[in-house]
Amino acid sequence: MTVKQLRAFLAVAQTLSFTQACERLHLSQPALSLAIKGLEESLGGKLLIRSTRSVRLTPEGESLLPLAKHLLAQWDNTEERLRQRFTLQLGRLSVAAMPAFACSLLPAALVKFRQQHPKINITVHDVINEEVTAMVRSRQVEMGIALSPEGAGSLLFTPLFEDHFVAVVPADSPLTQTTQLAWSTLLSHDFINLQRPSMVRRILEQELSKQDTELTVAFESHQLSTVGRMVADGLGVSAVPSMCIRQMHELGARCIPLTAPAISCRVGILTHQELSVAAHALRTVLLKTVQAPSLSID
Amino acid sequence: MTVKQLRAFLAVAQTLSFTQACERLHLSQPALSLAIKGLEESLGGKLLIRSTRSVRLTPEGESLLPLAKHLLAQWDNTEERLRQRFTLQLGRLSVAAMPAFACSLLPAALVKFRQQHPKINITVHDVINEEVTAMVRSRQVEMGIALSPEGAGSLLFTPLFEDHFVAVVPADSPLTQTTQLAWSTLLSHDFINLQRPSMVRRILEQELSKQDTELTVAFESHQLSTVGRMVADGLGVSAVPSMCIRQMHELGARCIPLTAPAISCRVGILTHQELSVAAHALRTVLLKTVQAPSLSID
DNA sequence: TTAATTTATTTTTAAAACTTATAAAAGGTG
DNA sequence: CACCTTTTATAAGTTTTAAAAATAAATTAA
Repeated sequence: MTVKQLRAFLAVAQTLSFTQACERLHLSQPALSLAIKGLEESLGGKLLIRSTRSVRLTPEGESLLPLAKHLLAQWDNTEERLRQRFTLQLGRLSVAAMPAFACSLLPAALVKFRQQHPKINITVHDVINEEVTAMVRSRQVEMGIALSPEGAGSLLFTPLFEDHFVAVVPADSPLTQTTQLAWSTLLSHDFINLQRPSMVRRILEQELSKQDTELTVAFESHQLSTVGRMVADGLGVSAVPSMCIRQMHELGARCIPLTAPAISCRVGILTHQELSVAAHALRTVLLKTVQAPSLSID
Repeated sequence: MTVKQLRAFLAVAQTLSFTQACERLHLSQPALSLAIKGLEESLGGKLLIRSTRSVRLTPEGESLLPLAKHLLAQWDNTEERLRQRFTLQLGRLSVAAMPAFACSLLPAALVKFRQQHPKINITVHDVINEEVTAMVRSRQVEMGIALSPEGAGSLLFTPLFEDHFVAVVPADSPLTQTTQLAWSTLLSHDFINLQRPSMVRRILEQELSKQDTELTVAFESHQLSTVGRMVADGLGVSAVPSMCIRQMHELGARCIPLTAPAISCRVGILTHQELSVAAHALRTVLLKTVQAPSLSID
């Protein structure tokens, strides 16, 4: 039994005429006759009683009719959905992103992606860096945006940009007068930091310990926005990845490039090797929208 | 998208190897490669990532896998069920029969049919003659056993046998001494008859009125078995179609051929023109098992 | 009985699917 | 690092299948 044969049967069963069915199938009459004959032979019995003047269904044909309808509908539906998936007219995409990225550069990229592919449903998981890697690895999400992992394993890391830490100081601080700031100067003020599990914090501590500089923390928070607000309100100073500069400004704080040492880390896209068409499209958008502005921030 | 292509995809997706899939599909490796290629082209994107050393699914392929499984399972199931129907390994058959037949000759025929085709599920509707015709016409049942209808319309009537009325008398009646009986003699006794809607009764009355013989009824019942028992217990006499002779004997009554006039009617199979394989088989069994013994009753 | 309509059959042609043979690529091995 | 093995891709030729055109056969209506 082939799809063509079943379609031929359905057309004849519904029109009760070979001639009409031919038109519907864009097929010559002899070809249709052979298709029906072939189907009947493959199933082992007559489905249609046909004379030169009338066509009607046998009881077996009658019982096949609803089954054929259902089967072909499902067939067409499956085919169509796959096609839509490939043409990005349908699809679901899950992405995980480290908070610093999720609340800074990601939204703009998503806006652009959605303009191009409005039918793709996107879920964003705003989780800490380690969790991003884990979610990609366990295929909970198809794509992650995170810091370059040491042992990527089978995962693929596509660098987006090199980020570095900037100081966050109150708008009315005298520090805003300088064009760049040494870590030692910054740390002479009360320091507000992200709480423990943050990768950003760990990198900070690691790099500073190499320089024998110690980090004394006055306040802590999970949320970057809270840190920014705390600084803006004069509780202390902080240091964040440069991609958060805009957010910090909006919260009322000011950012100043940090040197001695200039701590940097690579932010990029983390995926498995095989990518869905939708994920590939988002990857392209990210590379375009993120790499350009990230350079201008320097 | 064709069935072959989808089967090819399923085999490769499940074995993750073209070579293994080839064996499963009884297909050469190039043919399989082309099948997959054709499927991918028809759907508009890659389903499998294949190198000379490994085969794995793309996200789209991953999403097709369960759909393909389901679709092919349903396809095979539909195909198999139709085949079983044609080979009488599966099926349902509804039959309506007039009571006189249903409780006399039908059971033996059904036994024989079931021996030949134990997988066919049969439903018997034991209804009055008019109802049999109506049920066949409305396709509630595929086959009916009834008296020859006047206007058969599009229905097909296949005669089974010519039936005639026999007298039913108590076992201890002096009438049992005669080899045949005139209606006039029978009607001189109390008469027990079937109630109004019965076709058997109507034929009886019609035929007798032609002969200016009047039927005076002493007792009435819906059930032939009740009539038989009433006669056996000495409440009166009756007349029934000859096919009921055995039942009457078992109830303790005796039957005697009736003459002057010999009333007869044709019992046969009522169907539409198109018959399922199962109905055709039952028809064959009925013609064999019923026509032979019905002749011996005469 | 004839004409018209509809399905079946036959013949021819084209396409497609399959197989064999060969190539190319990617791991593993000496 | 070259070589061998394994596995998929490609090419060429053959067979099979499918479609269309032409024709036949059958049935109904006039």
